[in-house]
Amino acid sequence: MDSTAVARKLGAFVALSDADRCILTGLVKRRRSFEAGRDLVLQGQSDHVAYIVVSGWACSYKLLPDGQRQIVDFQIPGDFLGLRSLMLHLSDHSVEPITDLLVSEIRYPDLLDAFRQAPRLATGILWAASRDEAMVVEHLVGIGRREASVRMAHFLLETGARLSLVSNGTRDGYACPLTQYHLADALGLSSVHVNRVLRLLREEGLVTFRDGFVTFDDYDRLVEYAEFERAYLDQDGPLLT
Amino acid sequence: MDSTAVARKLGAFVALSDADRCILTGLVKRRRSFEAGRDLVLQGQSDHVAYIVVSGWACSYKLLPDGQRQIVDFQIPGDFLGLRSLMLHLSDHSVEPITDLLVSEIRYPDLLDAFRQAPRLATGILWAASRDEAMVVEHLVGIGRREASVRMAHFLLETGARLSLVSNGTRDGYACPLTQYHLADALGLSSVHVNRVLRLLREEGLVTFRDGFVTFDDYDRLVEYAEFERAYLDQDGPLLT
DNA sequence: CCTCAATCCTGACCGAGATCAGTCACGGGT
DNA sequence: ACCCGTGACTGATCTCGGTCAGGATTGAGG
Repeated sequence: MDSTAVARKLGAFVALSDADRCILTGLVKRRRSFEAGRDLVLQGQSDHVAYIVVSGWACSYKLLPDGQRQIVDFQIPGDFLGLRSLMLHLSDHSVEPITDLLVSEIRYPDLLDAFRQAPRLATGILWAASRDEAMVVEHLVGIGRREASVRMAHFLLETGARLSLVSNGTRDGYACPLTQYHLADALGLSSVHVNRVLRLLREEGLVTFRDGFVTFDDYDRLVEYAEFERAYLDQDGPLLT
Repeated sequence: MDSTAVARKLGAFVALSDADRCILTGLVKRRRSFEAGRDLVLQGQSDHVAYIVVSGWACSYKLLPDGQRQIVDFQIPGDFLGLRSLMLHLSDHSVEPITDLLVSEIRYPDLLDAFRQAPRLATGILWAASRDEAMVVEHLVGIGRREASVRMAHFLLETGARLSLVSNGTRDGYACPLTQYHLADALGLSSVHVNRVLRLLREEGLVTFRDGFVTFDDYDRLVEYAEFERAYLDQDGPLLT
């Protein structure tokens, strides 16, 4: 997965000119890598840099005063990381690489320059931010409303759909480096309950999560069970010419 | 409250030139009004228009398959309304005016033109979108994690802080047209429990919500009780010259 | 003055899911 | 071969907050 993942993602929304594409490529040239487990953005820190994931998984999370953490979102290849912190000049969350992580770095002044030179890049990035927000809302709305097993099913489907957009998953399943603790923190459950719920879904013949792989045992029934609507993830094609 | 509310809000982030300001004013010239209770955006509808609230309150919400609704955010004067729908070309939520509502209308092509002519307007709007997202995340993270009374206290404080930014509230309190049902749908509680929690906060001498007015009985103790951090709402001043 | 419809308010009951307190399988280090 | 740390897994118990089933208060309209 190289920098074209971003271009492909944004290109699905705005029709980028060669010049736009060139500026975008220049923007994401600088590469960095982080090792699993060592946080790369810290809540409360003022940071003037954002990233785009090239390979690996990360999660952004908030620490609550009582010591619990809420994972707000997982980032997979092609996703922005810390864009909100960049705009707000203050990180309201921390980011932890789940696997070893390769990213390209985006500096704030470069981003502003890019906006000046390529306005439709700005539109594209605003679109990407909107899509991320829609996902976060969809994700967080589930918490406390849907019951635990439906939440889990929905999450596994959503992640699968996102991965398939960047060719890392199919209807059969996908490789998933998350631990049950990650799932617990993301879904607002205890790890104990995560375990129970996964067992339930497995015994129902819907989906199996084992040894780092998610296997959809019965995709259609799972979609129905999870009330999964994927409209907010997809984009039919460039909407802006 | 006239269109300068937006200019003031964006101006707190990017230093707008007179030309930028002029384009912004042109963008928000068209006025419309809606009566309380009649929805103005519907979930699933493709819409090419967004609004900025001039006066009144609205709420954006999602309907869940089981008939419950989750209020995602309330919009008060100066807030965007449906910006995400505009970018995604699909509304993932509905909007209901809580009081009679006066808004200025923003059309998609006009927005794109404005981006071309005034790139720093794009930066400002991306910032506003980021701020909104941060608020939504902060808001929704509380659901299912903080306990009900803390959630309520936090919400009342946050709303007060937002209103004070547009001169509609003080440390003493504010006028609030919400019913307990609105609070229930926003905080993910039953209306019964909302009532219990409001009584508890009142009896603790922290805050009183009665007859359409929120009165902070002991602001400092309430802030402590709610673990309220207002950093994500404020902006020290223009960060971009 | 008497409905009616909202909205607010209350107590009794109950269930989903957290907490607690463990066991089991494994892999790495010494 | 042993220890120890990590993650998966299980059942018993407790509690927050939802549901149900009402009652009180208000204002609008006939």
